[in-house]
Amino acid sequence: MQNNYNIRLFQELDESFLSQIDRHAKMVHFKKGELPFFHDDLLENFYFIVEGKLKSYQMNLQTLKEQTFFIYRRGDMLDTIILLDSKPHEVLYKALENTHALQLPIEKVREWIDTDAHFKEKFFPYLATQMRHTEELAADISLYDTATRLKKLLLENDNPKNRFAYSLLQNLSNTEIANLTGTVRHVIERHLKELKEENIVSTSKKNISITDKNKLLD
Amino acid sequence: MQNNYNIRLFQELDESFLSQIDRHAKMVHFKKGELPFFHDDLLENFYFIVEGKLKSYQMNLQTLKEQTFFIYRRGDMLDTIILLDSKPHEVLYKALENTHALQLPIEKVREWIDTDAHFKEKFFPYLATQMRHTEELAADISLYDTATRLKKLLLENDNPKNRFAYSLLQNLSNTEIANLTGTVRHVIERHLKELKEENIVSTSKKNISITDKNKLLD
DNA sequence: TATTAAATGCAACCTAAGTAGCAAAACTCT
DNA sequence: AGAGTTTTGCTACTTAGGTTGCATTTAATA
Repeated sequence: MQNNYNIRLFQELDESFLSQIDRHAKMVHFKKGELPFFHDDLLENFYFIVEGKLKSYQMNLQTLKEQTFFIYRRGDMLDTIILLDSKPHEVLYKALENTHALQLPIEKVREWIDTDAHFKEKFFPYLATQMRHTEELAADISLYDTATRLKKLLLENDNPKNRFAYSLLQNLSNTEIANLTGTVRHVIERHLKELKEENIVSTSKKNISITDKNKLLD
Repeated sequence: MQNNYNIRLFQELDESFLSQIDRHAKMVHFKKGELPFFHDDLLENFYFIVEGKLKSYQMNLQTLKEQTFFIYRRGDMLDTIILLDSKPHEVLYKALENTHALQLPIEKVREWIDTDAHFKEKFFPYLATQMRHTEELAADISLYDTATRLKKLLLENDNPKNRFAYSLLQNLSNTEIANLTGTVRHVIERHLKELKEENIVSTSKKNISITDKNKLLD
């Protein structure tokens, strides 16, 4: 009986697939704060996150402002863009917590997409999820103010149907919330302060809980 | 001899594929300003743009501000997200010029991805291009000011290697340039005025030409 | 538990970039 | 050619949100 690593995608795949994983995958560990991928590693290897948090982001070198694109958790995979076109991807990765991941030769994964109908069936919608998320990120930053974006994030953090955002904020600093939201720490704190004063949310050690969901929905 | 519609993707595919297109595709036309897709059309049909310009965008209903995601031109395809996960895509489309497109049953295209290695070989990198573009859009809006974003766009508009942006601005109004850039018309005009005063660009009837590329590169 | 590092909180300031309104110019369509 | 629409241009005003700086609290690590 193979280990399916508690990843939903793997649970739905058959035994022969899981034995392939066991044969080709290698479990790797990243410490909190680490930049996990060096050189052209991502051109060669593909990763399934098993535990922990990893973010992809970009930085403005003048202002040092960061924008987080994704926070990868159990079941997430990267780098899907490189998987599709084999070209370098100008993005930075950092471990937000101690993280375990399955490392696989990216060519093997490309093979699976070609040959394994079950894997393909799971992989394509996952790709679409990533595309939808990035598009929504761009739209949110462009069209809504920081207060609205924060409120949306808080609501989605409470929404079990949102694969990406659900339960995401636990253990994130205000700085990381700002990076996710497309703003800076001070602005997030300003808004959180207001929300607390209106008794809409309450915070305790890197955790925000909604106390009045109706008010938050405006 | 089948018609390959002058689309590079099609030119590289073989005869039997082109005859499939002829069998299943229908040429459709959209007038400038038209909202081309009704109801759940995009859940059923997939489109290859043959001529003209079509944009996908989202709108803030309070402020009426728009954010353009893509401007689709010859060779572009949509809706790739729906193609992958068959779910509705909350995005608006509008024809920026009179546009011709090949309409195909989306299931046929899904079939091709499964069965036609040549098509797949072209389609995956194209998907990656879209993902890279959206990611860059989000990063740009978040990390750079409007002047920088406009300058970047002007430079890429002159860069033949940039599939998406090359020669994109010809015949676009300042309003559309603003929608692309993630800002509003007035701001674009303010910056264009400055660039003209510094003799970096010159404009004439919906066309911007760079007169001093070095200055534009900062 | 002592020392350092990370995260939070608060006050004051400043500027980029939105908003509003109007008039001239250019293009579109009959 | 003329009416109407779209696009461009300019001035003035307002504010969200980014910047700086420091002090306090909390967490991490030896």
